Amino acid sequence: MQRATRQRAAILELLKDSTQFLSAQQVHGALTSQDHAIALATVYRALQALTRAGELDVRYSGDGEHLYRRCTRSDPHHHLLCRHCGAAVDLPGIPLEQWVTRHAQKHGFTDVHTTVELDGECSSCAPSGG
Amino acid sequence: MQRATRQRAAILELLKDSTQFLSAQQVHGALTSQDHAIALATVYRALQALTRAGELDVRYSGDGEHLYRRCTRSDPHHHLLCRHCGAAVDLPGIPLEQWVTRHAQKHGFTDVHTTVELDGECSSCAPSGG
DNA sequence: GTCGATGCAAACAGTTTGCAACCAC
DNA sequence: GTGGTTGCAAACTGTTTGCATCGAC
Repeated sequence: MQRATRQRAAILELLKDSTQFLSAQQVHGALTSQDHAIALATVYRALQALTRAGELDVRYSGDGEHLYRRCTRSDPHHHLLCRHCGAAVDLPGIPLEQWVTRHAQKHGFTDVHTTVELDGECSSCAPSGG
Repeated sequence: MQRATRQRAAILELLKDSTQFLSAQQVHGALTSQDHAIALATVYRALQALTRAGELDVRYSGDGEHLYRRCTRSDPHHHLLCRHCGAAVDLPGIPLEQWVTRHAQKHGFTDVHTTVELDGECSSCAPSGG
């Protein structure tokens, strides 16, 4: 079972206040600069544990790192992520089940899992007309 | 411009014959065991160049590596990938544009790019009833 | 007191890069 | 001959792991 240590509390606190997806290194950097001494390995281990426990959503950044975000929604949904600042908004789940099932059957695939990733430029990062 | 070297020809040949997504290391391993001497770095560089040239599709494996597949289709489409053997089939593009645009606008996002990844068990890998 | 969590540093895996030799054009 | 390509090995980045210590329950 998971223990409520100072380090994990700090990580959850940080993620609770963030709408962004953050990398393990970003989490570590943020905590360190907030005077929360924590080892990078601890961040990785905690992030893994929390992900396994369903507390966090993970995404692949596209350049080699994983991004984490607190997300307690249990219903299917997607994240629209700003590729500049990492800001994310929740979007309702796309009703793809029928479409996926139909095509999966056609090709003999079973137990199909669908991942939808959306990324764009948020209003703060978009060039405002120039 | 790209030069038609022996190494790139071998890589393209290998990928042409494969319906699977392969990692750089798998490509290297396959070529090496086929008596095609080639350096791992060359595989990485060629794979990058070919991807940039639009000759290959890339996918993230979920455990730290990128997977490549030859794919000359230019129309939007998706890949349904077997998580055991890596076999992949092309699926037509899901008409998400309107849905995405509508939600993106609502949240002030522009230039939104959609990635749909499907993975399941192909008929060869699925437990056939036991 | 027990056993999971932490910190440190070394180990790892995948990938990239510097540089000289090489070869397609 | 020129300039992109290759091979090698070393460097890098993100991540994991071994082990002794620490601390939550």
